[in-house]
Amino acid sequence: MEESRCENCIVRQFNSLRAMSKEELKQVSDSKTTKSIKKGEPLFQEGDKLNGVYCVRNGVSKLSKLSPNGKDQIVKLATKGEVMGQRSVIAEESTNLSAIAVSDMEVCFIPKDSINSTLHKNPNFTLEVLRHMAHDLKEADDVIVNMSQKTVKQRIAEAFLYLKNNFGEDDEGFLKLTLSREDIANVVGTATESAIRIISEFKKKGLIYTSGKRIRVADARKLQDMAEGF
Amino acid sequence: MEESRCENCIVRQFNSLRAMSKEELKQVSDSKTTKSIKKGEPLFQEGDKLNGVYCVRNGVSKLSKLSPNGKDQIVKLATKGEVMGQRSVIAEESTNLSAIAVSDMEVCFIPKDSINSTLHKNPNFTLEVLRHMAHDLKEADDVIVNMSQKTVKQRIAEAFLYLKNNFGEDDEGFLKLTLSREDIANVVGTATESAIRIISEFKKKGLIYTSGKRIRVADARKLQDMAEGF
DNA sequence: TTCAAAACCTGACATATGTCATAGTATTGC
DNA sequence: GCAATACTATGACATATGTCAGGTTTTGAA
Repeated sequence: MEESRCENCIVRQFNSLRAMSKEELKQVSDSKTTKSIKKGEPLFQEGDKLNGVYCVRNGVSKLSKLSPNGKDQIVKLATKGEVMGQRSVIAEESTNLSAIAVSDMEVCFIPKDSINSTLHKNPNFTLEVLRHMAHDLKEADDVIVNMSQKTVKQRIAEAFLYLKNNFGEDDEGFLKLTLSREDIANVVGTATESAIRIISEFKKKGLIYTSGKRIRVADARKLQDMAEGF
Repeated sequence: MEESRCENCIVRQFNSLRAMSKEELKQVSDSKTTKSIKKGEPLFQEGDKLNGVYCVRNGVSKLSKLSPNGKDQIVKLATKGEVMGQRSVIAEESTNLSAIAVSDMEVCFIPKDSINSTLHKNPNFTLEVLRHMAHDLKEADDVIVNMSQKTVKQRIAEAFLYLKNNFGEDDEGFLKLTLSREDIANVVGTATESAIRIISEFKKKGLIYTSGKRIRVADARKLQDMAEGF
């Protein structure tokens, strides 16, 4: 593990922890524990009471919710620098989402007491967390609109652009984050078969190119048009 | 207007303002203005920069977002005690939602400076706002799952139960909040015709009873079953 | 009260999407 | 290296939902 003190952790630059004072960070660092999670393993499950938050150092986790009909809806993909479980800790409720690693991960677990005491004492930190949450809520509203107003085809096109823009591409241009067809279906909220069919169609049309599980966005412009309904 | 000082306003009990100190409230009360909004009139429009937040004293407003295909998706119904526009003010961005009155309203407009200065000084207030937003975010996640996994029929059944539980019924058992079929369609994210068809079906099955525009939930149990997919 | 506009309703039809069945293909563990 | 397992793919079909077109009823303003 390269750097195990929060004070020096680069990841912190990207999240609310940057608004903490030196002393607060020290305290957090002393109380945190680091965990390695293998792809496919859960960090926590829907309904769990969380005793702290998880700060992602490396890898990606899906945050999903099981619907009554047995399907999993992926609500968010959390990556380096993001904090998971804050909502549950802040509202003091059990969590409404499950977190499962979609790639090997390294996360820091920060006990809720460290968070809560800072929330009560440091308005800047609280405000920073609030700003983050305001942003998440806005994104959630956008997702609601997309879900109800766009076709599956449009949502899948959007999903590929999202993966490209947020997780990047490797040297060969393939998406760094590889999701199974089932996960893609669960992100856009459709049946796995429907997702597969549409992905095949995109291949035929030259919008994407695949090699095994890996996917490359071949024509971002056309994908964008597709996402907008042309 | 019955009571025009925030310090004495009952509405405040239901929202984050209750965490303000006496002096802070006084300052808010001095800077606020009260407005009457007629049914159908907008409070603000998607894209507007908000110079403050709106605290609902009376009536109901729909918060909606226009989708690229021209349809309006209603994301939330705000009623007495709720504060609108906080997200935009907190994140210092223009708002992503439009607010339009669905019944005659009375609202207080609170300039953002009053809010912002308290956010920086009073951690309890900030934390209270944060808790509210955490709650909203959780609800938004639930809506996402419902949108993608439930049928229109299930969502409409849910919507009636929601209206009953959150806005109540009058002496005759009719829903206090009367929405047009179009608004109902926009809440559940479907075409107006589809909503009308399903409402007619519910009538025939005796799940609801209508008289003019007014709707009464006739069999809450069966509606609940319907919402859960039976 | 009257009339025009808005809201509601229904049918016919096209289309998007889900479901089930089946088979090929990659991965993994032993 | 092989079997078991998961993942990907495709066809056939059922169903849910959207769209268009035409009515009827309700509402609100002159």
